[in-house]
Amino acid sequence: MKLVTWNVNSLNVRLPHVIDWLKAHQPDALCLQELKLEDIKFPLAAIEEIGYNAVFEGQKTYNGVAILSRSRPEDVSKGMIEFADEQKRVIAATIDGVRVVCVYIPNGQSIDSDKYQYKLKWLDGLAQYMARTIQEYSDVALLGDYNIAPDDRDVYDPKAWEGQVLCSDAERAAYQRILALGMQDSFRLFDQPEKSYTWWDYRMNGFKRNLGMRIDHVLLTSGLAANCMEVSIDLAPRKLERPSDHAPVMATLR
DNA sequence: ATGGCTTCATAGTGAAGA
Repeated sequence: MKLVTWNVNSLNVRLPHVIDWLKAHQPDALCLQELKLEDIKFPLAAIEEIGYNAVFEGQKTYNGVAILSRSRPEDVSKGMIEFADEQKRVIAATIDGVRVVCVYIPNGQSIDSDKYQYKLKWLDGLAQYMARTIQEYSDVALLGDYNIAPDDRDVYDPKAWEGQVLCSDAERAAYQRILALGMQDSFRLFDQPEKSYTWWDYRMNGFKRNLGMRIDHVLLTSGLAANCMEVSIDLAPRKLERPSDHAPVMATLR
């Protein structure tokens, strides 16, 4: 089973990349973030045409999440009852017996901003939501753009980013609280190349110079983690014309 | 150098992303 997360930074712009990628890799579930379109504009026909189902929770201009899957998604839920939010950042569905949760965690902008406080409260809500979800479902995968670099090795310049948004102690502690519910960072189950990142700034030739951050993650409950064979970041889409600034992260399970 | 790019909403610039 292949589970993937990819922040596409506008599904409207990135649809050709997404379709090509689905055809090439045939994942069982692809979690998308930053659709930046309303549900009425969701490109359902193009996705169904290549044999995929889709459930989605979009909004105009910002945010928006979706799960694309080969199997029919069951028991779909949108948002979190633990955190009332106008912003569309959470969707979940059961796919082939796995509870797949797709999240677009707030960016936080800077640690002295209101958006940072919103991010921390949002993460409190997510911890409660995940505690309930893990109780309700045995096998849970939490995929998405976390906007958190868990460790200094996930940052191209840890000194420059020390204490900054994406790297602050409070954000990293919130990330650890999710792990403490019984989840594992699937990427770190395996030896990985040094300087592995999932996002690079569009500016300053960030990708060519590998000035990146690892902020997109696939967390798995223990039973799923035990069956995880491989996790990799696919750099190919980041090299295309008009790429997303994020790369897909793919976990392969037995 | 507090910018740099990209997207969206909008019709010249501004917000937001990370």
